Amino acid sequence: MSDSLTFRLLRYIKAAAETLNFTRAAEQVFVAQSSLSYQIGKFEDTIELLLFVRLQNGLKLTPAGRIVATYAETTLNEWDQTLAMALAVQRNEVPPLRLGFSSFINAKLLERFRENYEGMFPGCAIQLWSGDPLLCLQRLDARTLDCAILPLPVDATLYNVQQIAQSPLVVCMRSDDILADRAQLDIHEVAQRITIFRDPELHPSAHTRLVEMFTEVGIPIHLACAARTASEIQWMVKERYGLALIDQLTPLDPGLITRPIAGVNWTADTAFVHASHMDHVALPFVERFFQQTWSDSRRSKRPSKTRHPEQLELLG
Amino acid sequence: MSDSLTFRLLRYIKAAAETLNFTRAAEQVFVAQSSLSYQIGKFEDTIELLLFVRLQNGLKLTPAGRIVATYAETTLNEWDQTLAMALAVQRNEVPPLRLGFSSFINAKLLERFRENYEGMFPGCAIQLWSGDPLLCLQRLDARTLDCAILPLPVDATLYNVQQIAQSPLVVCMRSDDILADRAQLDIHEVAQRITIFRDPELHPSAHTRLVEMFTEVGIPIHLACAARTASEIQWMVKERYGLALIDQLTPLDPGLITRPIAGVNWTADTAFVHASHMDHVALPFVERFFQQTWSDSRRSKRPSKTRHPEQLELLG
DNA sequence: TGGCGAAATCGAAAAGAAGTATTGGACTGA
DNA sequence: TCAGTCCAATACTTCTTTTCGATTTCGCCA
Repeated sequence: MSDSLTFRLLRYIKAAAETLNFTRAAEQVFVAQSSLSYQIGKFEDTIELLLFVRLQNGLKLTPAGRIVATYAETTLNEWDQTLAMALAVQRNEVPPLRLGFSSFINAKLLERFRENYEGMFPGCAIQLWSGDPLLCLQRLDARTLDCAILPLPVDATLYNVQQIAQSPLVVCMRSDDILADRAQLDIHEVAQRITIFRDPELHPSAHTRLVEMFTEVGIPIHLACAARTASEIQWMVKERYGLALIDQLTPLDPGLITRPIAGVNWTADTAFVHASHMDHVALPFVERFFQQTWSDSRRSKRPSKTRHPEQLELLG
Repeated sequence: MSDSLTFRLLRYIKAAAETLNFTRAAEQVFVAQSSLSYQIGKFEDTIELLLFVRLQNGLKLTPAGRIVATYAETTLNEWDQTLAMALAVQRNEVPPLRLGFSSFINAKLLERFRENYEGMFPGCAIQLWSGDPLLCLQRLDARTLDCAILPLPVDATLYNVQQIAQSPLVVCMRSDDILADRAQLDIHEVAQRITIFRDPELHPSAHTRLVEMFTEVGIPIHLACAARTASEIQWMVKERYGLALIDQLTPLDPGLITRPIAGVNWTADTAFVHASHMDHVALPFVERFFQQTWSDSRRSKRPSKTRHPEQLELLG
């Protein structure tokens, strides 16, 4: 079925769809008008599909033609990306993917990404760069990072942001805490004791959001300890500096437990972020990868959802 | 750059990548071994890319070859889908897209979808079928619906589920309610009064989730009024049967107001659902459309997020 | 060493694409 | 109304590419 189709023809179709004029389209792709005209006509005949309506003063795309023209454009683009990537892979010239990440994101995400990346592009290195979100974003601007996996929120007007994970926030406490025997906690009874936070400087917008949320619960935030890494937070909890909110999926140090918070549904959201320039050859592929896995992880996670108090998905 | 590439060649590459044997690949695509062998060889020369390593007993894909072979396969598949759709559009033989939806989903979603669908496929009808989620799913099974827009949760192991929207639940009350002058409500002070719910039969899993959430807040659910549509809910509120939880984006009847709930972050999630068989020609396109718009709406929504208490995106 | 499986190569024939030149339709402006 | 213009379609030739069948080459294995 696809035998009559060539990439050359896709270029013809694309040019014709853009110029809406066979003569100028032919110039654009450097062939004679008759060739382009003939090719498109013959193609239309063989697949029995009218792409263009010929008018006196040019062309008009038919609805079917629009569909095919769209296909032509994306297919050509993706071929360019594919060829560039394949060439780079073969020559071993794929620059290391400079991937920034915050210590506050779930390590599993990184791991799964690394596995897939190395599976797709064997021999291509990932250069991990651990740093707080603000720095990561600055480095994206400065083009010293290609992409980053970061906690949300991130200003999506300045960067390409794609959410890739979401999991509930829980209270982290010592296993000998007085509240340890409770299955879950009311936010009001623990809010006062939650005094360990990520250093606001590391991600100001996230902290702002946090302050808002606390205000809405009616409790002013009391920041006593500012931690710069996820493990520092756990250490502080162990040393009795207070309680902390952490991602439910964070691996816990011994002696620590977590408890869900009743009546709130605070979540830790994670996103794949890159600057809009798309410098790295692999970025288009990585982006598509995350598009898929995000929906996949949502799918596979759903059945287990009843076990812990996650998002309420309901009504409308 | 793409001139040396033809769809015929993509088929050769795909066959060779599958069989790992030029001779059998040639049989599979009904050409002589020499043709296939020659074509692939010449292609490798012109783009200076080695796709296959020739061994005594067959072939091995190079890493670059795997990338190209993957491209070949998806591109061919998408062409089949594109051609089928374009032909159907031209012949006016696109069956109406039988789209089920719950009255509890946000009407804007439907509207935006309809606009885009008609833009992409002019003249193609959408057959709306309003029904509660359970019925929609049954009709998907029975193939009397092609797809549906439904509130979550939906069992993703049985259906193709793709989340497309999320917005906070708020309390709906009369504008002369004693709580009307409060900017926001504590869940504990209103939970008792929230007695109007969607009929549990309409979406049992969603109701189960709701009961769980209420239990976690420490309040048993008190279902006094079961509504079958979103407008019935508002009517019941107006008639003082109680308060209700509704999607923040729901258009309100006059005389009603909504207030956010402090300390909880209950959301109404909406998904695009279809059965795995993919009967309708347009489904692949519709699916891709929602993949994009979901991420887009997240992006554009983000800056305005500070205005209302939505999800806390934070920490890790 | 001969047989086998697989890929590469060769030359001839067939198929396809591009080019030039020309035709034909429809609008435009004097 | 008639020449000029714009644009796509057609005819025909030339050139390029693809295919095929036959043959060769290479390494493996009995």
